[in-house]
Formats: sequence, C-alpha cells, structure tokens
Amino acid sequence: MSNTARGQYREVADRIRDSIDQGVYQRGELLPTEDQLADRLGVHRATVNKALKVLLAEGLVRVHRGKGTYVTEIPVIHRAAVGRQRRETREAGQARGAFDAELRALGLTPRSDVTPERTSAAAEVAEKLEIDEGADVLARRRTMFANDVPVQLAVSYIPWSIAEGTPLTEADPGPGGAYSRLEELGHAPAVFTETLRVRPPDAHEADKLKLSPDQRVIAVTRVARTSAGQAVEVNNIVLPAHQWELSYEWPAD
Amino acid sequence: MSNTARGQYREVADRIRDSIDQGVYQRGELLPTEDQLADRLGVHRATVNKALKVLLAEGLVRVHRGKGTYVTEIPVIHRAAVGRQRRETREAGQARGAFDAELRALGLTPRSDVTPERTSAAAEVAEKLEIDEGADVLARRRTMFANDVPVQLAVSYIPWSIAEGTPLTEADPGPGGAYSRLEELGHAPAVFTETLRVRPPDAHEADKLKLSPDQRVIAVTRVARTSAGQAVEVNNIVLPAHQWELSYEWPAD
DNA sequence: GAGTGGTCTAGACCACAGA
DNA sequence: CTGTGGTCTAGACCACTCG
Repeated sequence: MSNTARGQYREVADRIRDSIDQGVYQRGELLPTEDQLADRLGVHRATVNKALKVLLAEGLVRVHRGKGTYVTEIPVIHRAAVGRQRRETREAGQARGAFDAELRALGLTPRSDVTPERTSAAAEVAEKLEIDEGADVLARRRTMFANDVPVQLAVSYIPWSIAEGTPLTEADPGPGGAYSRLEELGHAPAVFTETLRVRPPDAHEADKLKLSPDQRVIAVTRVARTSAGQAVEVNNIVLPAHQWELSYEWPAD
Repeated sequence: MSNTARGQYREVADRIRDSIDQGVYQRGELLPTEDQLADRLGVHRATVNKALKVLLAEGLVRVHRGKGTYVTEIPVIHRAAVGRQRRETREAGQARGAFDAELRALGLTPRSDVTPERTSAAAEVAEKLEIDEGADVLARRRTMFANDVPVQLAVSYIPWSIAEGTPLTEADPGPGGAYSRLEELGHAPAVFTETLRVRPPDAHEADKLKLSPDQRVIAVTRVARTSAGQAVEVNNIVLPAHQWELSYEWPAD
C-alpha cells in the first residue's frame, strides 16, 4: 500500500486547511510564517513545510518566496471546451473571447499578453500541421492572467502560408479572434481535437506560471481542422492543474 | 519566482532519469535502494528520496513500500472519450469494451472487477441524475487493471427505477455493455458530458490505486443524457494522472 | 540587513515486505 | 529478523523580497 500511517504532516495540513475553511485565514491573506506555525503546532518547520506543500497541491495556498504563503484568492476556473470557438461565444458581451467571458463570470479581471512571431516549426508542430519540419509558421504566444495571477500559457501555430499578410500576424487579430479570420480566409475550422496530459511543469512554465515543482500542469494540444480534414491551427495550452476544471460535450453519434 | 536555484535533488532526478532512458535500469526492474543511490551519488538519502518523488510524479517509477522502487512497466494509456460509447467500439474484436481494446492495443492485459449494488444516491449524484437525494440507484463499481496494475476506478450510477429487474444489475450486463441495455430499455444515451479535475488522491483512491500522496488523479464525471435531455447515467471515473492521455473531438457547430 | 521559504545533511524511528 | 521506503527532528545554508 502507500497510505496506512497518515503522517504527522497530513494532520498539520488538515488543521491549516480547517483554519482556512473556517475563515481564520481569509482569501488573499498572508499565513503565519512556517516558523510560527511550527511553534504553534509543536512540530519542526520541515513538517510544516511539507504540510504546506499538500495545500499547495490542492491549490489552497500560493507561495511567494521571500515574502510568505498566501491563501489562494482565485476560484477554480471552468473551461467549457466545446462551444468556445463559436462566433457568439467569442463575441459575447464585453468579452473579447471565451477566456474573458469565463473569468468575468467569476468576477475576475482578465488580462492577456500576446506576442505574434514568425518562426520555424518544431517537429511535433510540423507533424500535426502536416507541413515540413522547419517550415515557417506564425506563432502567437499568449500569457493569460486572472487578477494579475498567471493562469494560462498558450502558443497557437498557423502555417505561414496561410497567415502571411493577414491580421493574424497582428497582436489583435480583430473581432471574433483568429478563428473568424481563418473563416474569412477560406480555412474555416470544422473539427477540433484536444489531447490532454498531466505532468510537472518544465522550467519555463514554472517561471511564467509561478509554479513549484510539486504542482502539476494540464498540457492541452488542440488541433483545428477544416471540413476537408486539413489542419490549420495547432494550439499548445498549459494550465496550472489545481486552478482549472475542464468540460467537454458531444453527441452519441 | 520559484525555480531559479534548481536544487540538488533535481540533478539527482535527472541522473536517475537518464539511466532509465538509456536502459541502465530496465522496465519493471528494481532500482538500487535509496541508501545505495545516496552513496553512489554522494548525497544524503533524504535527497535521493526527494529525487525519486520527482520521477514518481512523472510516472517513471513505482514504489512498493518495504520492497523497493521499480521502473514503471505500463506505458501511458490513451483514452479517446468520443466514440468509446459507440456500439462498434464496444463490441470491437475480442475486447469487451473500449477499455479492453485500448489496453490490448498497447500489448497489455486488461482485467476488471465489477460489483453492482443497490444503494441510495448521494447529493452530488442525485443532483446530476435529477432525482431525490437518497433515492435508490444502481451503483456499478469497477476497478480496472493493466497487467495487474490498477489503472482506473469507476462508479456508474443509474436510477433504480430504470435498472430494476434488468441485466444492468448483473456483474456482466451482456454484449455491448450497459449502454446497449439502456438503449434497449428506451433510454438510449444521446449526449455525453465529461467534467475533469486534477487533485491529490483521497485515502480510498490512494489505497486502491496504490498511489502516494505526491501523485495526482484525474477525476472525470461523465453524464449521459437521452435526446430528451433526461440524465440516465452518471459515471465517476478516477485515473492516476501520470498514466493516462485523454482526447476529445467535436465539430465546430 | 532582516525575514521569508527552499533545500541539504545527519541521525533517528516507524511501517511494511519477505525470508 | 533484516531490509526497504516514509517520516520526523535538529540545525544549517541558500536565494529571494523588502525596507
């Protein structure tokens, strides 16, 4: 087995979790330092540190090295994959896209950095786009924030042969986003595929998303194809696993 | 940030990972003990222990307490959610279902325990099935194995008013599985929804799936509805996160 | 510089597996 | 009984943040 003797650090984690649930420590508030918690709970600091990693895994706390440990203020974000590409969704309300709409629904303030760039396709991307390795692609790199907390990285790849000279190469591709432009260019996406893996963050992801090695990301690879089966976009999306809930819906046939 | 000074244990993890990748330690093989690794690599055992937890998170190794640490022998299993309910998929080849087919495709030997049971619906299940809390439901509990390694837990709930007196209450519901029976009973599922969360395993899951608290599970809640929008089945699926790759596909409209 | 969390070493005890 | 990994304490050093 693996779990019979629970370990003191789990008791400590339970006690701190209870304090958070009961409002002793409020959302966004700084917890006592590990030394203080160790004193109060009568254990060594290393045990408190391990307990806090449990809460970190659960997404209950957030750590700023050199500053302290905070109670998480961002609720779990729901991402409904199916439907988010629809024009109505993309243009709904004040939102500039599905991501914006989801965050506003939770009372959060979305923010997003975009960097379009012409580059050459790595092997995995080229394979999925069915182009030659090293061929030119447009890479649109996005970092998304909720209340200034980073919650998503995404890199969208589109063959340069499609994107060249179009608004797709701009930071803001215009109303309805990139999918609307692809539609107008005669490359309307008709079928979407998403493939998911859960893994520890790599160094770049840990840095950008402020994650510790004890946390996980959900790596989503989305491929958009035309009705002719031609892949027109590959999107590599990285989400802090504790911050998201994903949903999918499809017909039986 | 969180990751600038990499930490010695990550170097140790890299070295052990390299040894596994290069075949120094083979699939299914027992690694040297933590004491031995600590001696060879010139670090304290606690550092080796922490390094092994990194590899555990990546799914590269498996730990049997009291015995040792083994190189994982099960490859990542792919689960294509869309299409697995189709009759052709369910009845394909020698397989008794989509799960069987997926494992056989990887050269693994599937095995599965099923325990049907009449019970009363918990709040979350009742809400999704749109029945009264505490109303009777059929619960079909499954534990699935690949080469005798547990790889999935699932509990399928069907209102007792539908299941009573049908083959659904049997351990083997017959050809094509439960969905075929629902179809014949006039409750053919027409729309499926899956909602995913990543979290640490609870005590029961850790025990059944032989997981350590440092690992994660993907908790999938699937709801099957008829074309009239009536929920007929709720399935709570728990997967060791490091062992699976999930995929979904859907049309743009 | 003082305070924070991240990590490492040292040594110890425990729970579990198997001879 | 011995050997394994899991955990705890003690004490130390480091990197980062902020005044």
